[in-house]
Amino acid sequence: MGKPRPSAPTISEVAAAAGVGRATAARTLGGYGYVSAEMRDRVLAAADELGYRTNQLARSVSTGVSHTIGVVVADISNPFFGGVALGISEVASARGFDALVLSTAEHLDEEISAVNVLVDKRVDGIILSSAACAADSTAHLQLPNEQGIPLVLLDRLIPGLDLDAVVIDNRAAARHATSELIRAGHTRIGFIWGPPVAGRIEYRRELVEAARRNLWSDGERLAGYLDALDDAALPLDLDHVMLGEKTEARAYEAVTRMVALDAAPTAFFCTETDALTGTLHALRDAGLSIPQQVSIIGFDDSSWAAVMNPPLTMVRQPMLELGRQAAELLLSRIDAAGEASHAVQRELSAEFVERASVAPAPDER
Amino acid sequence: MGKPRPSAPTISEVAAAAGVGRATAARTLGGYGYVSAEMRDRVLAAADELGYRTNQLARSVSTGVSHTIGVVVADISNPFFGGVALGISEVASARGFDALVLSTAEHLDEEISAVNVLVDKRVDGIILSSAACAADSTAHLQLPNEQGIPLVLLDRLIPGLDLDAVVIDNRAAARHATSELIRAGHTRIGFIWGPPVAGRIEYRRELVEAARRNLWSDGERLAGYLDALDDAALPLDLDHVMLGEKTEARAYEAVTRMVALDAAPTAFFCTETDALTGTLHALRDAGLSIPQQVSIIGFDDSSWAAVMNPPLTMVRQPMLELGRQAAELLLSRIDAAGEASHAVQRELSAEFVERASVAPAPDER
DNA sequence: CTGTTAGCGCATTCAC
DNA sequence: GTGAATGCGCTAACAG
Repeated sequence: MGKPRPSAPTISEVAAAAGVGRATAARTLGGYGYVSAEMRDRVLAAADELGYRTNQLARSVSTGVSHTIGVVVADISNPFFGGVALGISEVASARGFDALVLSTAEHLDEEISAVNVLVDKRVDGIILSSAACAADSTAHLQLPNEQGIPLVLLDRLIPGLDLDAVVIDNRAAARHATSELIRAGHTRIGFIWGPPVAGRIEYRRELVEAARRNLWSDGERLAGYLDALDDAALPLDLDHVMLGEKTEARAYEAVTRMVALDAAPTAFFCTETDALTGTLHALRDAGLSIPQQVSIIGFDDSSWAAVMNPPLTMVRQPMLELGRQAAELLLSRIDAAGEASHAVQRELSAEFVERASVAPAPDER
Repeated sequence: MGKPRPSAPTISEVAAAAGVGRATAARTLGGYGYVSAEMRDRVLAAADELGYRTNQLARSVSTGVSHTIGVVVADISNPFFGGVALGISEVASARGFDALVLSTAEHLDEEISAVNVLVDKRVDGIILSSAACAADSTAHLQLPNEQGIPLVLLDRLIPGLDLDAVVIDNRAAARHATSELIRAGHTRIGFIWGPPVAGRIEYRRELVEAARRNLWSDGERLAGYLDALDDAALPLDLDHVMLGEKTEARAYEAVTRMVALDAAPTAFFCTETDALTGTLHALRDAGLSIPQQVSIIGFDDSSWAAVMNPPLTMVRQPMLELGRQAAELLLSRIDAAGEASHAVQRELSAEFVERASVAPAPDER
C-alpha cells in the first residue's frame, strides 16, 4: 500500500477524538441518519480540529455513485467544444457533478480508450461527441449502457444507433444559409469543407456517399447545401465543392482553384471557422473584394466576425445551450437510474446572423 | 447500499469462474506480482468471458493514487484556457492521467469550492489559474499541499506565495508591444482593459495600486505598458487607460470616449480579445481607419487576426506550451511524492507577431 | 438516537 | 507461485 500522503484524518480518527462511535461520526459527517445536536457538535468540532475531509473516492466505491460525468470531445481547444463544455459544467456543477474531460483529436481509437477509462473510473454518465460514423465501429458506444452508465451523444448522431442525443439542425441551417445566397442571385456557390476524400469525384451520388462515411454534422451541412440547390433547381457543380483534408491550408488551395475557374463561384458557404479563414485568405490573395465581387457566409459565429470588413454574415450555433441540454438530459437519465425508456433526440436550431458579407451576385462576366 | 448497476463483475467472481484464488486473479488483472503463465491465461479468459473491468475507484482508495489531476480555470470556453487545457491533457493522458476541469467564472468562492472538491476527490495534483491576487484570501491554495497534493499555478502568480507556477512574461510582452508603437512614432497610446476600478483615478500611483489588487497577468501588462512609456520618457495620460468592468461593451465605450479627446490616442494596445473587438468596433463607428489614422496591437493571436483588413499585429501566447509545461511540472511533483524542494517558477515568453496594423503616427492634428 | 458489524472492490502481506 | 486473511475509508443494516 503506497500511502505517502501526510495522513489525512479518517472518520475513525474523528470519532475517537470526539469520543463517539464511528457510525455516529460517519452519520454527522456524511449528513445522513439521525444524530443528536450535541453529539453532532462534538463530532464537528473534532472534525475541523483535525482538518477532516471526506474521502469521496471511498464514499463512491461504497455508494456506487461518483458524482462525476465524463465528457469526450474532439478538441477542447476548439471554441465550439469549449462553449459546449462550459454549458455542461454549468448545469452539472449546479447539481454537484464535476466533469472529466477528454480530447480525442477525432481519432476513433482514442475515443474508444476514453470511453473505457471513463467506465473504469465509474463516472455516473457520459456525454460524447463521436468521430464514428458508420454503425460499425461503434461497439464502444454500447459499453456504457451495458454497465448501466447513461450515455448521450453530442452534436453528432450515429445513424444506425438508437441513443440519446442532442444536436444542432445542421441541415436546415446549411439549407437556409445557402438559400440566402441563392436569393441574392447567386447560382454558383462554393461549398468549403467537404468530405475528406482522396481522389476525384464524378457523380453527386459519390459525393453524398462520401459525406455519409464521415462526421454526421459535416454530412448534414453538405446535404443542406444540396437541398437548397435542389429547391432552386440549380445544378450541382462538383468543382465547387471542396474535397480533401480539412485544414485551413487546404481550404485556401481549394478556393484559390475555384476562383480561377471559368465558371467561378460568386459566393462561398464555409462550414467551419478554419474553412472560413482559409477562404478569406484566398479571396484576398486573389484580389477579390467582399461582398462586391464575392459573397460569403460562415459557420460558428465569433465576436471577430462582427468586426471584419465587412462584418460577416454567419450561422451561429447555440453551443452553451447544446451543452446545457445534453447535461440536463444526462442528469435526468442518471436520476431515472436504469428505468428503461426509449432514446430521446433533441435538435436545437442554429441562428442565422445577417450582417454585410452577402450582396447581389455581380453581373456575369 | 444503492447499487443499481446491472452487476459489473468483480475480481472475486472472475477468480471463482477461473477456479483460482482471489489474490491470483487480482495479481494478473492488476498486473503485479508473480503468476504462472497458465494461471494467467485461465484468469484472463474468465475475465473477458464475464466482461470484467477494473474498478479504478476501488483501486484508488486502496492505493491512494487516482491518476486524475484537477484543472481549475476561469472559463473553459475562453480559447486561451481551451488551448491550455488541451496542452495539459496531451501530456497528462500520455502518462495515464485524466483531467477533471472546473470553471470558476473568475469568482473566488467558486475557486475555493473547486479546490475543495478536487481535494476530496483525491486528485493526484492540481493546476490552477487563480483569481486571487492579494496574499490574503489564499488559504485555499495551501490546502492541497497540506494534504500532500501538489499544486501548480497557471498563468497567474500570487505575489506573496511561494508556489510552483508556469506563466507568460506578460510584462515584457506588453513592454515590447507598446515600444513598437512608440518606435512607429506614437506618443499617445490607449491602453484597453485596465484594472476594473469604479471611480476615477488621479495619480499613477493609484493606478498601479489598483492593478496590483487584481489579476496578476493584467497588472503585469499594465506595468509593461508603463515601462515602455518610461523607457521613452513619455508622460502617462490617465485618460488613455481604460478603467472599469472588463467587457467588450465597456471597451467600446472607453475607446469611443478616448478618440473624442483633444489629445486622442493615435494607437491602441488591447490586452485581450474582447478588448480588441470592442476597440475595433469603436474605431469603425468613429470612422477611423487602421492603420492610416490609428495603429493597433492586440493580445491573444487567433486565426481571425490574420484575415482582418488590415491583418492585425498581435502578441501571441504559447497556450499549448503553457499547459504542457504546467502538466510536466505537476507530474514531476507527483513522481517526487512529497520530497521537499523549493518552488519552481517557469516563465514562457510570448511571441510578437508583426502584421499590418501598425503604421507611423499621423501628423499632429 | 447510538454503537457494533458487515460489506464495497481491490491491494498486499504472509504463511503454505 | 498461490491463496487465505487483513486493510483502505466509507456506507449501511441491525440490534440495543
